[in-house]
Amino acid sequence: MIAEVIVDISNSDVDKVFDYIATDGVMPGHRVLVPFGRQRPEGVVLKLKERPDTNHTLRAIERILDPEPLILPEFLELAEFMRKKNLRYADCFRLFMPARLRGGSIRELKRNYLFINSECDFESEYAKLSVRAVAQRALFKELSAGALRESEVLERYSAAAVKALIDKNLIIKKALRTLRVPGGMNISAEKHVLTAAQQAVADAIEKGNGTFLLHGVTGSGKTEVYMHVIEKALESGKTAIMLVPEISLTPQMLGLFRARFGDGVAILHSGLSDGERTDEWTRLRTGEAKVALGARSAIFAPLQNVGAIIVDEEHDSSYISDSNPRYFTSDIAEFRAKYNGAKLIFGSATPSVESYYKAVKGEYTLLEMPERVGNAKLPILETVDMREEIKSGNTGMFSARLIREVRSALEGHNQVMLFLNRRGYASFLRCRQCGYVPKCPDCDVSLTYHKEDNTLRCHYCGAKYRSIDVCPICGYDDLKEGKTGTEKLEEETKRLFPEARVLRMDNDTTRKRDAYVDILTKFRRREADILVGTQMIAKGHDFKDVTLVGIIDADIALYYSDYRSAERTFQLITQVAGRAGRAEKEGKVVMQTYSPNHYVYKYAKSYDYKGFFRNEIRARELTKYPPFTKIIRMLSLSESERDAGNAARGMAQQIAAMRQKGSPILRIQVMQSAIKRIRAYYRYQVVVWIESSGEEAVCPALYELGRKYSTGGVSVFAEINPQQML
DNA sequence: AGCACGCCGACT
DNA sequence: GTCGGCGTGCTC
Repeated sequence: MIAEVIVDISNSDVDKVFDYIATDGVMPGHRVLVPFGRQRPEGVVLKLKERPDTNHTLRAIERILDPEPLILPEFLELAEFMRKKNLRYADCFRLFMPARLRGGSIRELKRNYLFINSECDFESEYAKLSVRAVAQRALFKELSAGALRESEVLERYSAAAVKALIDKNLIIKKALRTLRVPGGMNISAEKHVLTAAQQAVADAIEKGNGTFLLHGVTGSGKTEVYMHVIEKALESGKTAIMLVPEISLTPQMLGLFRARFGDGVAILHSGLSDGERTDEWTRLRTGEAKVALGARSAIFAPLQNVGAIIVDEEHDSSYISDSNPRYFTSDIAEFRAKYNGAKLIFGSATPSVESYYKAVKGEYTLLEMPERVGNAKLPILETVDMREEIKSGNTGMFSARLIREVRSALEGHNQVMLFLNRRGYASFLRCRQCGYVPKCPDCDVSLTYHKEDNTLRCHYCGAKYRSIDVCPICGYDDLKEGKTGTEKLEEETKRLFPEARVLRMDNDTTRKRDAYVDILTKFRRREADILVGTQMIAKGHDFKDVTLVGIIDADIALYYSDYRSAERTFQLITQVAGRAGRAEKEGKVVMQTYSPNHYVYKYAKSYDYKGFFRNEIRARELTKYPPFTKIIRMLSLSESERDAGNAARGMAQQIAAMRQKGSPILRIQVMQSAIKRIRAYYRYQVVVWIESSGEEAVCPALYELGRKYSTGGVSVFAEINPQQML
């Protein structure tokens, strides 16, 4: 017997089938060890056949790695499907199983933790510690609240203090694999009765078939519907997959599912340790767990007989992987739903234009939940024309209106969220005399000023430089600050509302693991009155005391001239607005904008998704953008500007040449990318518009072309419907 | 990914 | 005269 094997090497040169002599018992889906040149990598058996289709002298499979095949037949087919979408076999199989299962390449992440000795009584031991041992007392007390990483402790305490406590046997040092999984909050498992609206939707899903788009406003109780659908699937002996954006995997969500499905639910997300992930994966594969709950990658849950796949907040960008193996979760979900005959449900308060268009076209069944549960009202949205503010002499970032609203919210002992999608203090510095602007030496962007640590940082390559007080060119000491970021917003907020406690959440305050959860927990516990932040604060969290949301600069996404910018803005506003007035309290949203007449605001204000959609879809049709076309972007990178440009121009010519009559190719454009250089690599791109039905006919050739041009210092990356065109 | 083969600059 | 740079090509 001959076995077709895919070796676990991610390289386009070896991204193909290799034939081996099959040893006894080899089956498709088995992980095997094979001789390959002078290495012996792992591989996966695709299928068995009688004769090889090569003249090569064949070598034999060396060893079968698991008693039974770990890769289900569905996934062997899925790999073929994904390969057509420009993914390599090896990358597919890496997505299909936890890293730990692949041979010893993964180092175990062990870290030392300090624990309080559980055998000692904190109060009495604490009292015994010498009053002069200040550090020991403080550390001991801190550890009594919970274990900490040794490295973290050593940043603040001396090694001597740690050692003293260990010697006294009051604390213990232990190596742990990684952090524990958040167990999820204890939420009672009481069976919820669906509201009439929820029931109607649930019935429609049960009776219907295929793919559904559930359009339900924030707070309409979509989660209840999902759980109901999952229950139905389980009742009929099937399994289910529930996807949420990474950020929404909060302890509450976990708690909710644990309470409802107990051990039957397995969790898959990036916060798990390798061991934990492998365990959860195995529980799914063996059928011990029948519900997979997780972020993007959970779509690859090794479940059989899947009855329902749910993608919550389907418009969320986290469903499209941004790096290495690029895939669309919805593609995979559609494949798996079709393969299993499962019901596929996409849910959102602001569906992506592409999905809603499919629903309008009848490709998806459209289901709607236009009302919040329990008569809760949607917050009132108000726009403030910032041009008027400037005219009346207010050049600050807070409009008079917003200041009033914040005051009144604080006076009513309510909480406030202020949203600004820009990190740092100022987007750039500029010398008022000679006009010099500090730029990143490796990227074609200006550096962002961070006041906190007095640095200038590049938000594209991450480089950090000491900030400047005087212009290094002309020596003038007056530097103008560019657009305001969250750091300055925090500062301003504290200045304007000195009595309020302010927290900030953005990439910079959440660098440490768990910082993100810590900030939200503090805010939830009302340890702060105002939460300032970026995109991060917009998603999924319910704070019952938040009555006011301020959007400082609603236009940011509109500045990017990108066909999706209006859509993104609408989604963002709706989402941010959803944070206000979740419970009994009525909410209000103040949107500050410089372009109040943009149609996005008109529709967002009245929660008119349909109106927005009608407008947007017309624009897309006129301008020939998705969903009416598909856009393939071929990015050419090189340290040599000439090489990058030549490759792009060369590819464009080739594409033009293969465009014969009847070709789905509509338009070809070569240009320098919006950001000309990142990390010292020059960026040129070929953008190809094709008819939306033309993907299979055109894309493989384009991918191939990209590979051909990836040589001699040039790398080409082809991408379909890119999220951003930077 | 490794590893070998192969053709042009500064060294014992 | 050689050692060695890493560009190109191959692995069933």
